[in-house]
Amino acid sequence: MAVVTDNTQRPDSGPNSAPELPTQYAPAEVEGPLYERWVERGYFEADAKSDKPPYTIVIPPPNVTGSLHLGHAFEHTLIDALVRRKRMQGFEALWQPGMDHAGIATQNVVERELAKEGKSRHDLGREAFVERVWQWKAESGGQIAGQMRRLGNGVAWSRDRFTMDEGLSRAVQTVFKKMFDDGLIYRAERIINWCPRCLTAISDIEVDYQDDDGELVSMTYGEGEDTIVVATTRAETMLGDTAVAVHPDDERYAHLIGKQIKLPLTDRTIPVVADTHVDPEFGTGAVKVTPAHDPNDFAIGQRHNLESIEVLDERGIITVHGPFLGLDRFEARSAIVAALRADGRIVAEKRPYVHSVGHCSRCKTTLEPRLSMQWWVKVETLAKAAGDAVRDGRVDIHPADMSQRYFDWVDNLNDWCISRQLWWGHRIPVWHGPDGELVCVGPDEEPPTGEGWTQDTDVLDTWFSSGLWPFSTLGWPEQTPDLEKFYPNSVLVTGYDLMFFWVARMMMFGLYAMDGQQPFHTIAFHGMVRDEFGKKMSKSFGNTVNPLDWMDKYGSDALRFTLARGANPGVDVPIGEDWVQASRNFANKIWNATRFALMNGATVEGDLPPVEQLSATDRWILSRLNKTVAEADALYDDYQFAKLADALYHFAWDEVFDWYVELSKTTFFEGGEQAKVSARVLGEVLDVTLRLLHPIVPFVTDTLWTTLTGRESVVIADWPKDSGFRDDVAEQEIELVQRVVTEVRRFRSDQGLQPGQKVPARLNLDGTALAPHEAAIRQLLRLQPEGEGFSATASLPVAGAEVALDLSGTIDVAAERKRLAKDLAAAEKEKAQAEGKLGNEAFLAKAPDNVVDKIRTRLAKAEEDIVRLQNQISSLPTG
RNA sequence: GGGCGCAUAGCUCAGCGGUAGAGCGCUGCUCUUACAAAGCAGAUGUCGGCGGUUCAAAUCCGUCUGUGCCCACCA
Repeated sequence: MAVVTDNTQRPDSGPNSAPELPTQYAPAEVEGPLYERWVERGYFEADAKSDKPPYTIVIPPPNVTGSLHLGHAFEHTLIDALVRRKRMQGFEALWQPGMDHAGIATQNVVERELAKEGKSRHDLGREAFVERVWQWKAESGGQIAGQMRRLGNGVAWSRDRFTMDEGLSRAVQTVFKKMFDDGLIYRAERIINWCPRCLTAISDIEVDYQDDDGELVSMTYGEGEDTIVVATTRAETMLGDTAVAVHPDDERYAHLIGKQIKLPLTDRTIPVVADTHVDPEFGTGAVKVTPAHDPNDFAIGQRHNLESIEVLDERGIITVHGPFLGLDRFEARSAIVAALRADGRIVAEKRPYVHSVGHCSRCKTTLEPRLSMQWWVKVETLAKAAGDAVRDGRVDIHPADMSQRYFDWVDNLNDWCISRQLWWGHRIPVWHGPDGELVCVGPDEEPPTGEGWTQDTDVLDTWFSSGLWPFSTLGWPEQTPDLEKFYPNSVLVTGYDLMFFWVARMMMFGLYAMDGQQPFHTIAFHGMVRDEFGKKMSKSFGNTVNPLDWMDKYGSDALRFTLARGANPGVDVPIGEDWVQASRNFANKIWNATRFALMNGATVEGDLPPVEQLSATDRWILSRLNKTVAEADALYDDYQFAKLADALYHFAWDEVFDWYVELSKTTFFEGGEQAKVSARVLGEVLDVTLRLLHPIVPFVTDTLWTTLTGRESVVIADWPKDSGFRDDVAEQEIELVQRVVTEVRRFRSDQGLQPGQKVPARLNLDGTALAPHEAAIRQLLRLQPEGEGFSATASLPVAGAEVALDLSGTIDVAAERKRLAKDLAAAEKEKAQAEGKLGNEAFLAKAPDNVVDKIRTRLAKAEEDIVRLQNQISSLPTG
């Protein structure tokens, strides 16, 4: 298929035509086949037996719940860039791919699919339902893999893993058994966060707290003189109250402590207990206690030996016999308030009350605290180790200020509820005996047989298996060569939103299961992708973007470059379509610059010419090139993708594609030896620039690099090295050229000269470093030889040189006067500022020499400019 | 209630002690033989307010205002 899109605009007919590249880059036709070629050639595979040093990044496994969003594209761009560079640097680089079964999330998605068919998972039964989820996984997984290929991700596909595959399930079982045997996993009945829709327990961090509008109801408990007023937002729980608690020092209620009072709407009486948990300043200072439906109340119940009465079932339906039986919790709430009011128990009308309510992070349903028997991980020692590994520097957190949040978390951790009443996930490998015995079964062990033994029906929290990801993907629990080579992982790249769910768990599991070996050396946190106004992307707000749309429209490179360009460490990255378009323009610019280079014989063959043969322009760009290599290395090593992308963008576009190419055109057009030298230099500069850019924009760079060099692929090329070449003299010289050119261009523009209009000019560059650049300056400024009858209409002294132009007397004096007056004002302001500083004794005494020198230089230049400008103004024709 | 962060050009953001920057957008002129997805030139800011430290503050400190995020067992 031709790469040509529109080649009609400017037909190539001249001697310099380079028919192999069209004038526009068409990513859509290049990227797909190129990616498949990379994969076929095995570039992304990693060999445990290699002598090269390892570099490992495991993919944060995407959930198999659907397709990837921009956040994934962002994360993948960063990881791919890191891995590609390390591969070029000679590391045995492994980007470990895979996906997460995402227990509750995936189960919900498939249940929703079933609901469309009018079925529930219970209609299918556990086995058939799980089979159905596997089907979903196959589809969703394929879609995700397709998107990753589209994005250009250099992952080792042969190693693709899934958290529910056989090997990883084995890892899960092995760790569970070890922890069970070590007493780190136990079973206990506690108040947990229960989702009445998902019908499962969830862990503390799966709770989303939102400020909800509720109503605070105050009601009287007790009879006669023994009454007490309590307040609640969850009136329905009063059916399960087994006490009222007051503060022990609260004199208002001292006479009631120990007494039994009547619980309204029931035939029960409940005690008044004294507990320091109660804040006497809050509300009435008296709290109704419902041990079965509130964690605080449960704790009070434990301290006072209170009964726990469950009043709601797993769906949030009242189970207490009486008028409220069978009501949903919210119906029951109003019904009970109404009944209490009828009974004269409501002392203050209910009032609006905004309070924080827990919601299921998966389905948004209001959670119900519920007393329940669950499996727990005892985190104390694990969390301590996870904190210490960062504290003692074995694991680095980037950016560093993220570590505070990490410590706050691991140092204040409650035990982790790991059991879920779901069907999709790793079944808990514990068998219950007829007399309540518990037997944990390891991977190669036979479960107990005989009458009454059954396996636990719960599955594990999905984060249990993802917590093992850094080593389970490498073959653990087998001591594989892969494990030996690629563990610990080099870097973990992930969003700060996964710090607790995933990162902290990997730290705990890694240190525990791998004998104290941390899972990775460095954690690099990135931010969240936001829309172009910095707003969070959400489906309900309608500002989400399918990365495929933008990739189809502008190319994967454009999307990747845009994402990299916004990636400041740990900071959210906004992205808009305009920005992707701008990146597409950059890719096209690289394309056309390379096209120009090829037309003019740019080559990478042979050694670079010796310095003596190089022009100042060549030496300047090579000096800048090597500085850029050094800068890029430092930025890559520091995960500063935004600055990296920006530095490369400006070096490539401004310095190479604008100035160097333009300054070299006369050389190229004239041909000869110097053209050959510059062609080799341009080849070098492009070669290195393309290699520097490759990790971020892999497709366009590989396409161009192979065309330029004739070599196999930039994917396996060596990473550029700073040769150490620097030439400050040449840099200053070119800076001077740039000043002259810019100044004269400004004059031309102010005078309304059309850019292409040729103007006869006399250049007096004697005594300046500009002399060798006369031809280039003339080319850039469209200046003709002076010819016969030259008559200077305007004379521009700048940087010690003088450019005289013959405008046939048509100079716009007013415009020129305005321009010069403006410059003069600026110079005078500059002079005044500098003089002010230099006249300040304290400044001279305390400021460092280099700063004082700088100011002196500024003053000198300002004074020089003032004289020059005044002369220019006075020499303007009057009238 | 605790903790963290942010307020810089119209928008999104860099800069974090020594002359205010980038991208996009905006204005003007151009198809000047790589590229109009381009080139050239230009305009735009009391760097949130108020104090302080310093020879010097967008940059450090205090404070106020606005705003975002995380954590917490607010009946």
